Amino acid sequence: MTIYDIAQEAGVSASTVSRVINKKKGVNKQNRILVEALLKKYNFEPNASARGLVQQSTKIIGILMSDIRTSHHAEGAYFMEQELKKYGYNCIIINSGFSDSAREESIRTLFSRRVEAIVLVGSTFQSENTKRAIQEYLNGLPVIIENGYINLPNVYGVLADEQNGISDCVRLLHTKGKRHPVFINRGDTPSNNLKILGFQNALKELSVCENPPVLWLDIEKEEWQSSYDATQKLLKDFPDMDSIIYATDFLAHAGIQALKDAGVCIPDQVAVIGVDNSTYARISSPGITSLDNKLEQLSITCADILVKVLQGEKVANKMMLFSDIVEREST
DNA sequence: TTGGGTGGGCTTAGCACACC
DNA sequence: GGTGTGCTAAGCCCACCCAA
Repeated sequence: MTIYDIAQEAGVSASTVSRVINKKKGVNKQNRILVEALLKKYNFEPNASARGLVQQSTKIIGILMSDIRTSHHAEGAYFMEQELKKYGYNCIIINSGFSDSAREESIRTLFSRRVEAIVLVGSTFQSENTKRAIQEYLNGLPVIIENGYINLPNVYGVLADEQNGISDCVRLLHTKGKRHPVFINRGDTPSNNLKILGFQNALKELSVCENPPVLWLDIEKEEWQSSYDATQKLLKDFPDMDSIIYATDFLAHAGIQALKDAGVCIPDQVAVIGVDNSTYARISSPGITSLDNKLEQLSITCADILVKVLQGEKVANKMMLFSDIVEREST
């Protein structure tokens, strides 16, 4: 069913049908009513590809994420999709995986779909390979990285200030009398590296220790279990430890369980802090004090920047949002 | 087998024309 | 002159046809 079919049945031209669909003036009332009735009768929807062809605009944004099962990223994509929908854009979400070749393939796929812009979700896209792929395939197409940045004219980045946020977490623990914190990390990502830097800087600044302990989890192992096991091992290897900062709430959730199973009193013996201020922080018992990296605000800002760029407005290429701490029972 | 030309697919914007 | 309508080109990609 095309506008020609509607036009034929209504006894008018396709132009008249198009005017009715687009609510343009200059259509006789009787014809307008007749065409509208037929559009309703056949539940007619204009062909988006053809419309995109003539308007030079597909109204489609590509969202790329490494692993859609990562709830933090999935939630970010949800907020972005909802915000973009308000401006009439639809989204194609692609699960790219972590390998460079798979990511390059995903970027090419989105380009072939003639998306108007691309959102890269997560700091892991902040890499030389992604930069090369953007230069090679997306010349001039707006790209925005959620919690990351690449120095290219068509790339925009909105970042959460997690480095200073984690430093604030260390200071909070210090005010609670905690002098032997440990950082548990999983995944060598730019975001996590900044968290570690924030952790180490704050401890040096407070003159607590010169080489603050950072424990790296094995990324080959199942995430929850590896955090659980590492926490129990910490209790044996670092008997002085009085607090743990986990790179995410999910890791902290596993850690809390390990501490409880070992009979450790939280927060008196060991205080716990997570990152993301996610559902895991809220449902955990005790509730997890968490660094709120403002996911919703971050995602909506990404969407708004993209819309502005697509509308031809000038915007800053890099923007930083401040994180803050949501205190719960774990500290 | 390869390369070039052509038309189909669908919608919209702009222009031309008829009519009152 | 204003209103209502139709014709046509444009947009891009692909399949198909024909000639070399």
